[in-house]
Amino acid sequence: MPELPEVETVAKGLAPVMEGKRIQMVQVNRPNLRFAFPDGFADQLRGCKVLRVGRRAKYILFALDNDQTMLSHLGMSGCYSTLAANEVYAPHAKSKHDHVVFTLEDGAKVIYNDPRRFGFMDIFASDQIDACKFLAHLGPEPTGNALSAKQLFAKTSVRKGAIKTALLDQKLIAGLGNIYVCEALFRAKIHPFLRTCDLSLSMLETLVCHIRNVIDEAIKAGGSSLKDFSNTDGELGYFQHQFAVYGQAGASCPAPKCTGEIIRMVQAGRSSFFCPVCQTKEI
DNA sequence: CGTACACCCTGGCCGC
DNA sequence: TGCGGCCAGGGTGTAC
Repeated sequence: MPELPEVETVAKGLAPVMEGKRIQMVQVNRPNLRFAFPDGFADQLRGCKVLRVGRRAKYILFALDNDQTMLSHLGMSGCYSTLAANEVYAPHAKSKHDHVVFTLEDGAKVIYNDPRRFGFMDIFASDQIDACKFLAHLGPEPTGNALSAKQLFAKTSVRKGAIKTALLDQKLIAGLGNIYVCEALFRAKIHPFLRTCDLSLSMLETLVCHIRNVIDEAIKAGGSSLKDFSNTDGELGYFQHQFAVYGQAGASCPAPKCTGEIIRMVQAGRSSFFCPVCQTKEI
């Protein structure tokens, strides 16, 4: 479900509900999500105060006052919702996928729901969180100034596969997913099948600029609501209304004066949406 | 090391 | 209305 902007939206929604509060109870409704929960998962969290809810790439990080950090990945369909202390937890059709329920000291509840169960949770020592197996090999964040075309060029210049596939590699840039890669390549007018090593430094400068912009715009819009993604208040993001190419196969290219038609092709098992006219294969 | 692919799982949607 | 097939925002492990 979620790429970086959606994860950022979720983390921002959880922060005011959880930060500064102790976890009173953790109800785990099944032994595993994508992976088994770590030993004593609920016991390790119970009684801890949540210091900070943050994000790295597509991971949500809950820093705790016992020098541990809980890491949560939403996979394809994971989402968190919150209930205030005076709201009743009422099971409904979708609650069979409510896999973890955190109850805070003030009675508020944080509920993790994940139909496909591709998400997972783990716990690491806070001072080693960046070195944990999930985060150790991640590339720079696409937001802010962490990402530079020059350092990206050092990595892209030796890769022979398609640029679209490379951009989904979290070791190159952390947090991009299929939607925003398609959108950024369209804005940069780069064909997704172009060989990574064929991109010039100036093309990468353009691409980096558009990656940063599309991610920033999506964060401001509260993420994209595909399937039933919502923020922790159940409100929908609205960036999906701004997709130029993602999911737009058959539509005419939105670029000014372009007469092309958006097409969908499969690359490395994932859909690529692009305009074959204005996204050039020429260097 | 880079790349390609199968796989984990459920639900929604489309066509018949 | 039901059913099969296809599709889905991600990441890992394996084989080459």
